[in-house]
Amino acid sequence: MIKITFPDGSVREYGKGVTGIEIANSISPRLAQEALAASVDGATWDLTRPIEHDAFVRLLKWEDEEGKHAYWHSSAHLMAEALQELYPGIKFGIGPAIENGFYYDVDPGEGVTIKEADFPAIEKKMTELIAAKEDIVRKSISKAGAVSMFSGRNENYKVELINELEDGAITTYTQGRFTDLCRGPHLPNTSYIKAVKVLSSAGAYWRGDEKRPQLTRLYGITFPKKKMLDEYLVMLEEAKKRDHRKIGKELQLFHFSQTVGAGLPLWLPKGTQLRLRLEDFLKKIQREFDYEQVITPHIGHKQLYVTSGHYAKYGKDSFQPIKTPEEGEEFLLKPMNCPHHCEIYKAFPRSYKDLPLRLAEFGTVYRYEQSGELHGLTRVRGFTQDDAHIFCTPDQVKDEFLKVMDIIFIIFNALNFENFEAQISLRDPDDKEKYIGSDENWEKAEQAIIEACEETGLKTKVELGEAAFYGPKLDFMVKDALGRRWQLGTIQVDYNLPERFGLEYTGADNRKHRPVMIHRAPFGSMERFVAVLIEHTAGKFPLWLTPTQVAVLPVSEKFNDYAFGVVRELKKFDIRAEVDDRNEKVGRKIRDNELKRIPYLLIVGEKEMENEEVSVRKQGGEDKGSVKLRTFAEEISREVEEMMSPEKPGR
RNA sequence: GCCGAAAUGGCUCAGUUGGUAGAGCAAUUCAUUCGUAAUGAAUAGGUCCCCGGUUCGAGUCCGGGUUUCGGCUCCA
Repeated sequence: MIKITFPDGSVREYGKGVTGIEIANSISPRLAQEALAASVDGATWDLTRPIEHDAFVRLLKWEDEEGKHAYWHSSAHLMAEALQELYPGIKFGIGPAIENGFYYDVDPGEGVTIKEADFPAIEKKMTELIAAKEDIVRKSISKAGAVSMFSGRNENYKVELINELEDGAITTYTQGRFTDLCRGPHLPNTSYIKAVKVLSSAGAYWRGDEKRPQLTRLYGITFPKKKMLDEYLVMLEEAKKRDHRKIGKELQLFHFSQTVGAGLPLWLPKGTQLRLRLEDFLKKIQREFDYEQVITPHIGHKQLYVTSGHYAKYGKDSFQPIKTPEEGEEFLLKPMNCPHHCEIYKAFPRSYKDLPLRLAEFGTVYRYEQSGELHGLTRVRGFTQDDAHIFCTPDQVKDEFLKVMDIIFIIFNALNFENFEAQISLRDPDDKEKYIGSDENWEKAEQAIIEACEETGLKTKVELGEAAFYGPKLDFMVKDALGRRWQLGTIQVDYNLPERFGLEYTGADNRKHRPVMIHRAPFGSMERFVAVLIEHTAGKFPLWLTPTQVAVLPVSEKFNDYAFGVVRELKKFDIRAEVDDRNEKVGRKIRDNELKRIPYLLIVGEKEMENEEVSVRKQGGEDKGSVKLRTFAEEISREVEEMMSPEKPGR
């Protein structure tokens, strides 16, 4: 007999070799029905895998990440099995569960493509295999056995994976005629899967290496209930309505012209108002934090970037140099502002008394992004960074770093960005060649970031190998409507550029010292920030009114009644829509059909309506309470004041 | 850059086996001045992304390019 301990602390005895599903059955039939996998001493196991000794066991259900993970992983196998039936000779790469669903990378063979039109057939086959209720069977296999099994089937991708595994730790899972190299865990059989959907296909390089063959990646999702799948698909549709590209078009915030060029956004009047509000917001905060605003040109001599090291690193993959017609001098469109700011630093001899020197600029930069990478406002070729460079003494680094974090927290608070993730990006310790600068400086910089994060209690994720080539960084990531992560705020410690530019200050000891540089951009770029802001706030109510008389009222279906009510009240104040009316009028009254059709509404109104209390009514006239039309400026002032007041720390 | 999909009036989309383009909304004009999820009538608006090719004839078929979308790779 063995002792099984449960999460509630209770202990039960079972025969040696008892399985998760047997344990579940012994507790309740309902649990047995809902259990998907078992957590055994912290590791996730198949429900059918025998437990041989005393263990702590937790039964995992759909609600548990690990349970869902096993479910989707098995679903990936199910899809693979279906593909094997439909495409004889198909070869498999890897097929993991992901945040929402799963994918499988496959090589269908020369000349064969799997297209969207083929998805229904795949789904149908998957459904058949579900109906067959095939057991999913785990088996340990020797490395030699695994190699011979998969090479016999010409599964070169699998063989490559096996060769990297240790003998003795290799398992396969078999269902029906399909056997996959897999660590598991998996569901007991295919019938657990109730609703399937193949979502999309895409090319994906084998092992993420663009020099290796490209496989077809099929994305799918499954659920234990049909209704859950339907809800998921509806949710996806809803999310698409919040897409900043859609809203940006509807609200006339920005525009892309094929003639101007891919990835080069045109900011329309309304979008510009929105952006300028955000810029003013940050400028105001920066004044409080003793930043100084500077302006630098959009191009710089090639030598500037040779000095900075950027030319050697990115020269080939950038917009190519512009030449002067007479002298043949080469200039680059600036891909970043730091070298210019370094030259500003160098303009005068600096004393330790001048530090920290904080130079800020809304600097527009141009980067040649791969054509397939462009994406709305979130990934463009010309964008404006809310950039600043802080030059300080090594002793001041941590304190300055903390102050920058304060600024980022103020912004995220003001705009209700709650679900951000913070990522510390460090150097890859195994590939130091990729980075420039001394080991000592890298370690100092990495330490400063880690300590600063610990001091603020910020929850961070550490990623090795994600650092910039010149230094480690702390990035703030926010998800868009469809759950894709975008980097917004960034803080980067740099010991390298000061070295390359020979930056100096005279210390209290009357000797020359090297300053440390901190790059920071709380928004990241105005383009990306506005994009994410739109997606983040769309559908919530109320959003804001600004002193420049711009109101963005999100009107999702869910809030339709509210917004409609508010807009009707606002009409009393002669709110006007369409500033760009051709008849020189500032605008005209909003008409009902405009309100009804567009899901979001940007209104330009009279200044008097600021701070006005308006009642929000449901359509039938039922009172839903009142909403104060807050001005954005007031909100900002309040935030800044609160942050600056001694009794209330900013974070 | 790579794999796949797409591109038709300002917007959202129809367009059947190749036979010289349609709708709804928006716009404009007139009437209406409250109509609380579409006030009425009329008008105007399109090199069917671009360049070639096949054909008597191409929005439709073929080739090349551009842009966009979903991913991959990349992201100073």
